[in-house]
Amino acid sequence: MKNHSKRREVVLNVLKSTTTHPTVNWIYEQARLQIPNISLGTVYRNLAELSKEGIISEVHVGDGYEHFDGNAKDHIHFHCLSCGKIYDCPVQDGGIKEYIEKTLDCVVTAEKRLFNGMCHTCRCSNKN
Amino acid sequence: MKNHSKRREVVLNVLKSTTTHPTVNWIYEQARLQIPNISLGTVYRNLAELSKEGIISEVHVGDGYEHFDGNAKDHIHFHCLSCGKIYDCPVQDGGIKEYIEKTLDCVVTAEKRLFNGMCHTCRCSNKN
DNA sequence: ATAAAAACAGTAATCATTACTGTTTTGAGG
DNA sequence: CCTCAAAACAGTAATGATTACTGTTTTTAT
Repeated sequence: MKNHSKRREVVLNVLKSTTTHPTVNWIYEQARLQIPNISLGTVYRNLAELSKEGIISEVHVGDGYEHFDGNAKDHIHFHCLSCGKIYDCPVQDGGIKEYIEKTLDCVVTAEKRLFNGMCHTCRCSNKN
Repeated sequence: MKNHSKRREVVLNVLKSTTTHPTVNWIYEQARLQIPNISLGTVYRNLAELSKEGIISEVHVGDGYEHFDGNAKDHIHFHCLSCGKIYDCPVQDGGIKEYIEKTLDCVVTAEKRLFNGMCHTCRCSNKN
């Protein structure tokens, strides 16, 4: 594990301290409680680096903000279209929708499922 | 089905004519081939309305652009992190990752799965 | 101790998206 | 075919999340 600067540790700890999948701005405000003059750019940069290192992950729900998750392991999210909150979902293999509705006591109206990786064309033309 | 204006039909047809999950700007450029003075705001507005009506859907992959899909039915996408292309995935119930890798001849490195709906709190406090 | 590299604060710039304004089109009811 | 209100529109301005830049401070390796 790479060395982390003081600020990077604070950013990471702020993110790990919550399960709310916060925005950059929320993380910035929380970090300022510990380092009052930390700059927004520093928060952006460290979040990008932590994400690139695979220590944290990004969550995109289409509300115009990037959200972050201290848990980098692939897992399932539920996004409330009314209040905007993002919840972690319990793991379950079959009948996931019904299980989420029962466990979170919510109503599921749609599902977005996205796989990331490298496509055929890029595999053949790149060395990446 | 609601009446659609001329411009809304063009926007919808442009989107339906491709499987590339285009951005607003791409749709705008294509629409201009048919209606040279169509304005970008009109494209935005009509895409938003078509989406609200459930005729098209939005795809969020976290590349800084909103992407659109002429197919509003929930289905699975593959996003190449190298070239940015978005592919539709074949439907398969078990071993989806392996099936996508075989069918698209790609490498899958992560999965984002997101359920939308209304959470417990909002169900209890809203009439929506 | 020292020099090169990395991280940083503070600020300016970018640019996808949204909002606004005045005009044109549409459509229901005479 | 008129009339008038509502909807859609073109063109432009504003917004705001994110990124880039600049000069300074901190870290790290030697």
